[in-house]
Amino acid sequence: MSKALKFNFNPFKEGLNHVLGTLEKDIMEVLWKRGESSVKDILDKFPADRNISYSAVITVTNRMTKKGLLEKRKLGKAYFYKPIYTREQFFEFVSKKVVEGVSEFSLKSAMVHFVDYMSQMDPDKIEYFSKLIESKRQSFSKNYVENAKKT
Amino acid sequence: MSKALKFNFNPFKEGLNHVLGTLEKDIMEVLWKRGESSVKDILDKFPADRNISYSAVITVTNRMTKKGLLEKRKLGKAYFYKPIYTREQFFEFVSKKVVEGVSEFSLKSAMVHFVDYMSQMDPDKIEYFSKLIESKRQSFSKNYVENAKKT
DNA sequence: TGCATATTCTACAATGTGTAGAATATAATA
DNA sequence: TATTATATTCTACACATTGTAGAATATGCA
Repeated sequence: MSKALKFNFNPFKEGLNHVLGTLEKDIMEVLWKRGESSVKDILDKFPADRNISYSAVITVTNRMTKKGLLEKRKLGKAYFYKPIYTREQFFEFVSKKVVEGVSEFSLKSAMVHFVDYMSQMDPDKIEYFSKLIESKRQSFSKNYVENAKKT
Repeated sequence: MSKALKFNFNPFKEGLNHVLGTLEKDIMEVLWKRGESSVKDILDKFPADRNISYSAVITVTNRMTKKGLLEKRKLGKAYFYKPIYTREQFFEFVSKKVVEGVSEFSLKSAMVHFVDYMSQMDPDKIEYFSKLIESKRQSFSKNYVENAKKT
């Protein structure tokens, strides 16, 4: 059994390190690449200069299992771990929670800074984004009309 | 001197507790309401059933000063603390960093969930948001034309 | 049965937050 | 100036998270 995944988001780091510690991240990366793996498998995939003990990895994979990031099962002699979320699902899940959180925190600021970010970093995306919004607006109008009929 | 403010964002809490601990939050609320205050002032504003020691509050205000949340200065006998950011500035700052962070983390997911959130929680805001985007788009086209002229 | 390998237990470090007692400093006043 | 009331600093403990690993124990296969 594992609890629902909880996490903190650190705005001042990058990529997966927004959410995961360094070792946690390295482990997830291996598991997403290789699929279900034993601790030995994981260690083998670490770069040679990454001096980390077997038991350090076990401790962390077990913590991650408790946290709801991994599942483990015994296969032959050793335990094998695999991610509960695919890489894509994980990014989705984290993004969703953070976006919901920051929207609850301050929707207006979030909107403004979101648009700002896009316009500075990725202007092309604004097109995609307006379309996304346009389609939402239309589905609202539709619902609005339908609800009006029911009344 | 204080370092630039760093923080973690906890998506699973609410309001200021996304970013601040319980005592930290209570202290900020008092300071934003009363303005520059001594530890005694702060304690006086806590509800009677909030049993917290003088030194607990001092410790935390000093940590917050070190973190870049407060400024302190001696006025007469005691130190007085005041927020470096107004309440509005603080919400702005946090939202900006979190939005930038989650956009860097996964722009596409962020976009989708952002629009989803708005449509479910605050459909009216979509209008405001489209306008925000529309104005950004126009300033781009404008820049685009102007840059084209220069070339 | 014994060896190689894996797991568990325990523990320490660092960071962040809540908490507070004891010792010390300081200002105001008698 | 000496005393007193008040404020600060120092230190320390608790809990949570993450990185880290040694020692003891369990397990499966030859």
